Amino acid sequence: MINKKKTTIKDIANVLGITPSAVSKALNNHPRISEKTKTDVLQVAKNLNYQPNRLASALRKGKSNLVGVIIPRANSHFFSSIIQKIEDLLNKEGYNIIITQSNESYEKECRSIDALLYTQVDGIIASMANETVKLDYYEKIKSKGIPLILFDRGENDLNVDYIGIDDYQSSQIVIEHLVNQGCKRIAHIAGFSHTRIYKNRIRGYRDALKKFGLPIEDDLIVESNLRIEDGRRIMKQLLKLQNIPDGVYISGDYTALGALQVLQEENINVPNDIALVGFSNESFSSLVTPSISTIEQHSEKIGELAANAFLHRIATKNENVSLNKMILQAELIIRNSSKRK
Amino acid sequence: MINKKKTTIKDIANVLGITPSAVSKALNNHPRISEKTKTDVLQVAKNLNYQPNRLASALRKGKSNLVGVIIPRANSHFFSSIIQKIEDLLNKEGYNIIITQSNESYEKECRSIDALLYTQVDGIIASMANETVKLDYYEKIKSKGIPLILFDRGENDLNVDYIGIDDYQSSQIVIEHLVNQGCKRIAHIAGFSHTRIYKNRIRGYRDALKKFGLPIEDDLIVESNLRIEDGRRIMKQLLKLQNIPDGVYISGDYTALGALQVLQEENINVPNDIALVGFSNESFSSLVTPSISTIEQHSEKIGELAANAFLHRIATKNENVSLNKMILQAELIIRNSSKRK
DNA sequence: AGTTTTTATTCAAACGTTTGAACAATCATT
DNA sequence: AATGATTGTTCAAACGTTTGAATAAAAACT
Repeated sequence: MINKKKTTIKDIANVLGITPSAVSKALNNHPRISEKTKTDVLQVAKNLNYQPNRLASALRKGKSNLVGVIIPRANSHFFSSIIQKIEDLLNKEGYNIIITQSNESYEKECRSIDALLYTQVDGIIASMANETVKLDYYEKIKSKGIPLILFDRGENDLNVDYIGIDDYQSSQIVIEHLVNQGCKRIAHIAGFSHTRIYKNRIRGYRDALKKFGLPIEDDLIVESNLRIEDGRRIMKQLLKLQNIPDGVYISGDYTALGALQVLQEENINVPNDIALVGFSNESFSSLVTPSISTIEQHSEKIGELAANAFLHRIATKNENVSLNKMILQAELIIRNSSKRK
Repeated sequence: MINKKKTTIKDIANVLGITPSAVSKALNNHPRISEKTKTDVLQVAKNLNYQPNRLASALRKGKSNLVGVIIPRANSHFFSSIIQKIEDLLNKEGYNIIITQSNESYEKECRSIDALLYTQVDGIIASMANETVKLDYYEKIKSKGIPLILFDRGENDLNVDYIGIDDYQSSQIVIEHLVNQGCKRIAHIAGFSHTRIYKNRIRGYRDALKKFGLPIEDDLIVESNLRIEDGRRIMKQLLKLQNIPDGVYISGDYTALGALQVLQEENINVPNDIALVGFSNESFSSLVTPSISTIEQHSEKIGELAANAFLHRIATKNENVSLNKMILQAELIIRNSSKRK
């Protein structure tokens, strides 16, 4: 039952008594090919169960129809729904996507980039690892003339298309909300400030505190890797302060979960003693008790914009179109961890 | 700065005054090429920043060095750590992997398979969507002679390599544990029984109940899609029974989370009134309150075995090696949701 | 009827690599 | 010194498609 030899355009050509190039043109809907030939070719192609050899076409055209996507990790609602959207849109345009996870490791990210370049992807859509500070590998992508689109974790210095949310403003919204709930002393469990988005969130947090006349203290801002353990560790640390906070803004829901757990272990009432707001709207955030207030980043929209940015780059390859920084407004979802009655 | 033309083996050949085929053989470490030529070629390749054209080589060799991986969704600790491991191992062997998410949809799965076949992957590693009952698309993979490895969600009828855990036995362990905690009436929120793994879990559940002389009632077994909402809905339904259960075994941690939330809303003590055990050891399971007892499926090991199964298939392409069903023992992690003091 | 234009197809080269066969040169064996 | 084996390289074809130029045939215009 297994067909040893695959059918090629040559086989189709033989059946119809025309040349392979005519078949190729017919399949590609070339204007100079007669309607009759086109329908004939399509018919025969179907009969012989013809599957085009993507590799041959890719080689000839110098285009692989593959797009690389680099994310820090797939195990997150935010990233998984972004790649889902990207895959969806790019598949429609005939692209396949190669997803790689950096696991927040710079080293792994570099290896991924090399692998993608070797695979001759037509473009790379990426969100940088937390660890990444050196941009040499990203420069490498650019220097090869391969379209590069960054989302969420990007770098201004790279001068490429970027899609993300307004982190600065998100912090402002969070702080305003906490202030409205009566918080007077707000801590921030932050990501590392060398990453642009976390830096902006910290800036937004500081400026908002200033605006509301609240104390800005170094003890109240702790940077970390934002893993669950970090949330636990830092929350414990905050509780040891002589003057503990009554509100905590946390740059990630996993981290917020860790913090929440510590508070529960210590029998501290959330939100009344300490109110919490997280970030990212993970799938569990609405489901734990108390449910976690958080920032929804509109991941699908980000995915959509990233995919379109890539397609646009490809379509206008050497037209030198100006680059796009697309900044979305994020949305605060108020849940029980910060809603004082 | 951008090098317009890429260097090819021809360029290297010109520099050294030898033929491209000699260069090719040198690069592939052909035994008949002299050591001197090999080192020369490597040197020049480095100088010219030579990057092999994977497409050309793939076309000639009829091998893309791409492997497709199909998972129901990336947003799960189980699947994301499996693909991480697969990627890791296969990258080392020079393969890149294309990940696609079926989102538990049969239709999406079919499209993914078509896309992967079109991309001419060298093999497919897949875990089937819950929805999938027709195996025609998987048969298509087989009929093309492309190695197919299934994990977790597999089908015996397909007769391909399979890696999974012993679902039947996992259920037994769970029930035994719940019985030890004093449960006398144990419900099961199950996946759809048309999927082999869920069928086996149901069978294990039933047989274990029988073994311990506990009641087996249709009302106590509810099949679902295992989403969070399903957990909520079904738990509410179970609480409406005239005779409510005192233990619930749930085939997924997300679902268990939904169920847990309902119990807390109803002020039912977990584990003392109702003990819960989930499945999959999601990242949040240890972190909610009470922490959820669950089955750890050794996802990394599964990923490792799947990758190796693929490599083994490739290595022994036409040797007709017998197929491997690899069944791992799962491990029960006892946490507070089922630990009565 | 002759010339130009249009239409449909073929020709031939190209994309960059791989690979078995062929060849020449060197070395070993008698 | 003649023969055979070994070594290092070249030759040429192949993988399956695409594409611009060339050609042939048909149609349209003088």
